[in-house]
Amino acid sequence: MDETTIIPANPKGAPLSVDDFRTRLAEISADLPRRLRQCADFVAANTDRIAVSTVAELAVGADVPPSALMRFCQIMGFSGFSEMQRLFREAYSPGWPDYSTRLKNLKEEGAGSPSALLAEFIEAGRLSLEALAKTADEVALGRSVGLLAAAQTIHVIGLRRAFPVATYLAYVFEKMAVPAMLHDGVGKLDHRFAMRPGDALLAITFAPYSEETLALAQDAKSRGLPVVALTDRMTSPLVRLSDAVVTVPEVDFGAFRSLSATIAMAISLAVAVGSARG
Amino acid sequence: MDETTIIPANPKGAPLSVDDFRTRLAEISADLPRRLRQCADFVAANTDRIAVSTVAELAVGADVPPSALMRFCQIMGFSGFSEMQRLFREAYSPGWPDYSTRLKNLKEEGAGSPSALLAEFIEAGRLSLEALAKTADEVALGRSVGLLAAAQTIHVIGLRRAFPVATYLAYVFEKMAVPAMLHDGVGKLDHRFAMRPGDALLAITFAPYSEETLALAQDAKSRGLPVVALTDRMTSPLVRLSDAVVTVPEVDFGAFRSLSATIAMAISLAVAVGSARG
DNA sequence: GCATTTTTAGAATATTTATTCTATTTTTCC
DNA sequence: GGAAAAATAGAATAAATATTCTAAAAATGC
Repeated sequence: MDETTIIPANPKGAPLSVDDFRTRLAEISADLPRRLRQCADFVAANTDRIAVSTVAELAVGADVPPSALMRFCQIMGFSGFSEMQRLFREAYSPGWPDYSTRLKNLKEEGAGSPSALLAEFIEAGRLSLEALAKTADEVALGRSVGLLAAAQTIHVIGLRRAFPVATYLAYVFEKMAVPAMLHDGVGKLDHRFAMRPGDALLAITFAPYSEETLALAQDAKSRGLPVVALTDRMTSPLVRLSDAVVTVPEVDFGAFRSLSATIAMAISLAVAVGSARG
Repeated sequence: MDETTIIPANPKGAPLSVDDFRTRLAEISADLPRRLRQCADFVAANTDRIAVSTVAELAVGADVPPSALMRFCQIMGFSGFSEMQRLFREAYSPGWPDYSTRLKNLKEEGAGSPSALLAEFIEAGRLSLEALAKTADEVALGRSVGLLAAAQTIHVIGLRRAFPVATYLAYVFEKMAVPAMLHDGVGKLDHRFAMRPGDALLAITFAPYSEETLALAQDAKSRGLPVVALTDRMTSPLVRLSDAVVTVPEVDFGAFRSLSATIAMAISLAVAVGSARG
């Protein structure tokens, strides 16, 4: 290498800044044996704790013996933990800007900038979650869980903007070994006849309500299957087709839902159903 | 003194919070002998350094011998320096709740009522959003938007737990008339050849990272297409395949992500790209 | 399936760091 | 100004903490 290189590529030297540290971490963590990988992952997720923790504490957090953490420090290029910690102690500036200050900073990037948008969506999500906490109807939620837990197969439908929620539910059900079927409309195939007596339908739709979802709910109802609705308000056309209705208040920003509250509700429903089933 | 006083009524007990600490400091520092006053002054002006400094370092800063600082700690009501430091270390790292054990407890106690679960998921979502606000990397976000806005077609991939995010992105891109293609793996069809020069890939994956997503990213990279990563940490294997990386801190509750922060980030990215395009 | 190399755990050790103690100095108050 | 009390410095010690080392376990290559 050309020795006139002013800033040394620092191939094996210790990282000199937190940024440097992150880069190095990303570089090496591609192929790492098990314990060292645990260290890397934990450190990546808890970088801020390094400055105020001992080797032993971090080791417990990463679920490795202290000596593994020492080896990790060394392959990161430090002589040991103390040297690594010094980097973070010097860079330590406590009290990240608190949540609201930070949001203001993000917004000040200028209207329409990615950061400003992010701030808006974060705020929308948080408002939605707070509203949900205040308005959640425990009785309706309990009844919904009961209906779904008693079903043989749970059919899930949610299209367009509700589709992400439906796919997440399908994922969670699968992880919990709950028999569930996602009606996704692929190939315009209509799997309504997959719904058998003893099954239940979980239908998700928000204004403007999706025709296909309403149609499937109608079908389930007319065949006497229990229908659980996850929708935006009690005036939703889904309500009169359903045996239990869970509503979720969601703050829209522009044309788009934050989905935070909806997903929190969906996941609670799914996990509750999963544990009710054993 | 009455020898029956077992616990000294704690009228001068240790401060229990940083606020408490400041109050106590203000109270006592009125009349203090010279060295202790130096300690008080220095500590008042450098409260934030307590968490990451040793007695010796602070003593040098306050220009007193270490033993003076020890006396100061005791005057403040602590048993010693370590106890005082603990207050500041704990106050700094608020420590995310350990949701996986909490969920296990909920299940084991059978007390996993749906509304209790909902409360937990709402909390997890809120924490995630706040963490996102605090840690969001505006530069990386800006770069990602730039890359995607310059692309002809945007290819989106995200499977399993990331699939809801991918589908939501596809929805938003469609609404904004941005040419985008969702690689959903339906029918095990691999649409890698749909990626043409001038296109870009937006890849989403969280631990445990999805093989297919990494493979597609690798493919895009080797063909020289820009890759934007939306992932959980800088140690993700996606990082070394990508030209821009956006990380999202998400509180996991048991095996499940709240997704609030991830979706907020995704939607911001999509809307920013949409408006950058016109 | 065996030999070689890498990785690991945990005990042993070295180092740093906190804390206490005592002789000395400074302050207080009569 | 001198006796009593309080405060101080610095050395001595105790405790916590980091670091190294070795035998054992995995992983790798042939």
